[in-house]
Amino acid sequence: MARVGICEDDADVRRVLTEGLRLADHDVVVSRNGREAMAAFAAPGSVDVLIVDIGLPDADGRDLCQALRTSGQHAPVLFLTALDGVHDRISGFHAGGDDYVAKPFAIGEILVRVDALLRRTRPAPATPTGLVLDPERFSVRTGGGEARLTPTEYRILAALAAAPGAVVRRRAVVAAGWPDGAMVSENTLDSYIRRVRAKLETAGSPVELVTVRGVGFVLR
Amino acid sequence: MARVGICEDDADVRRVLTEGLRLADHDVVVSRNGREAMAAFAAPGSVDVLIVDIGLPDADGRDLCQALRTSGQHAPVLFLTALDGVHDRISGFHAGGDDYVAKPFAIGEILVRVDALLRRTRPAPATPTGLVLDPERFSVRTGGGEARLTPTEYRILAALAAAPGAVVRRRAVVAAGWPDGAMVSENTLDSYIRRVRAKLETAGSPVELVTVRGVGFVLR
DNA sequence: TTCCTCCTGACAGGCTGGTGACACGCCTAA
DNA sequence: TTAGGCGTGTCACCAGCCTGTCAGGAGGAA
Repeated sequence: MARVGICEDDADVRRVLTEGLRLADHDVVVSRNGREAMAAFAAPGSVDVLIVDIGLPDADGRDLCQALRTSGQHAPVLFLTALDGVHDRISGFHAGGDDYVAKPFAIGEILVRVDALLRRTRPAPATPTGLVLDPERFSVRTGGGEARLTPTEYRILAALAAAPGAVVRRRAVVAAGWPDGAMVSENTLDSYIRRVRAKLETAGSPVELVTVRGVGFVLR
Repeated sequence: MARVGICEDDADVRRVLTEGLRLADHDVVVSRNGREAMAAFAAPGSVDVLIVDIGLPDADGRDLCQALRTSGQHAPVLFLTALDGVHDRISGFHAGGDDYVAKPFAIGEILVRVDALLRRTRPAPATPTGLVLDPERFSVRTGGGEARLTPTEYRILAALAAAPGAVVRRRAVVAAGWPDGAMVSENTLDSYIRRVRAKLETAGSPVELVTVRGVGFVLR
């Protein structure tokens, strides 16, 4: 679900992190020291979240973080701290939106905090239509309320909301709703459009899902 | 951050402790022997954590601790032991939730252990849900009551409570509940969710453990 | 009018998650 | 040693939801 960059010199810790994060459906990019990390993570957008050991062999994790920030990398950072007295010095980072975990840690704790960082920094995309789609909960919020969608309904609405005011062709909507390339009948799409309309109405949405006959659908 | 009581007869050790703890933003109250300690720390709630030298001139630190406990002082205690064979006799205290450090020590080690004791005994993780998780007793308290959890149940609830209101994916919950990476069947998680729900109800919790179908679970 | 597209209500099948029960291993008390 | 309690993991079964499809009908285009 997200790209996680790791900078950790201890091979065992690296392995635990990598396996745990991959099990949780994340892509993992590993580096073993500050130099490798700068090479791998300096590009803005290259990762969604970083896990950085404070005590690297060639650098202080916090200095590395500073350097990455300077180069335009704004992904949130989860610091790993060894069992010494860095607690107080870390607290400033914590307040800044990043987080830290003391070693030894349970991998579950890491996963929960990574999720929290991703949520914090990946705000719900507010479309120009005023619809707020929440990919966490497969829900749609409007000024009037909220409605829960099924995964397929969500994908369809997301495809339409990605280009509000523009007509999305039926084939494109099908491709969005069934990304695995499943063959569904024409009528199935119509059924789902109807369900999405019902959900939008439930949510008290001012936005209408309008049919453009012979072409596709558009959000207005 | 916390009020730390010190009972130590060696002036150098007292100074190191005091300076280190104050740098780490703790309030420090000092006493030099058992008599002063009883006077200063007997009142319940007067300190958040105690650092007590085992070898005091007028008392054994463990007896002092016992006396303080009797008078209602339940702050956790970090014992300082000289380098002799007290390890085994101390271990009983360790199991009881307290901790010990052998002299000579690094001040960083003291700070970390004080933090650990504070975390352990002052968890009151002010979750916006109103749930209070007690990692010492694997219990959950709510406005309505208290329920004891098994370790696995506790880890699962803690993972959810760490991000109240946010959906925690099934895989993340599994990773939190079984941090050793054990493979458990999908249904096992469902069973544990059911058990946690039952415990929450037992505790009269106003918080609900809600399923987000196809995604995970959320505390509300 | 006729044809075609789309809307609607309904339904069956499959899947996910909830529930109750049980077996196993470990630990403790008798 | 034995019995019982507890924590744990799994199973079978069930209910409800999601999904895909169908038939029938409404309404726009030619």
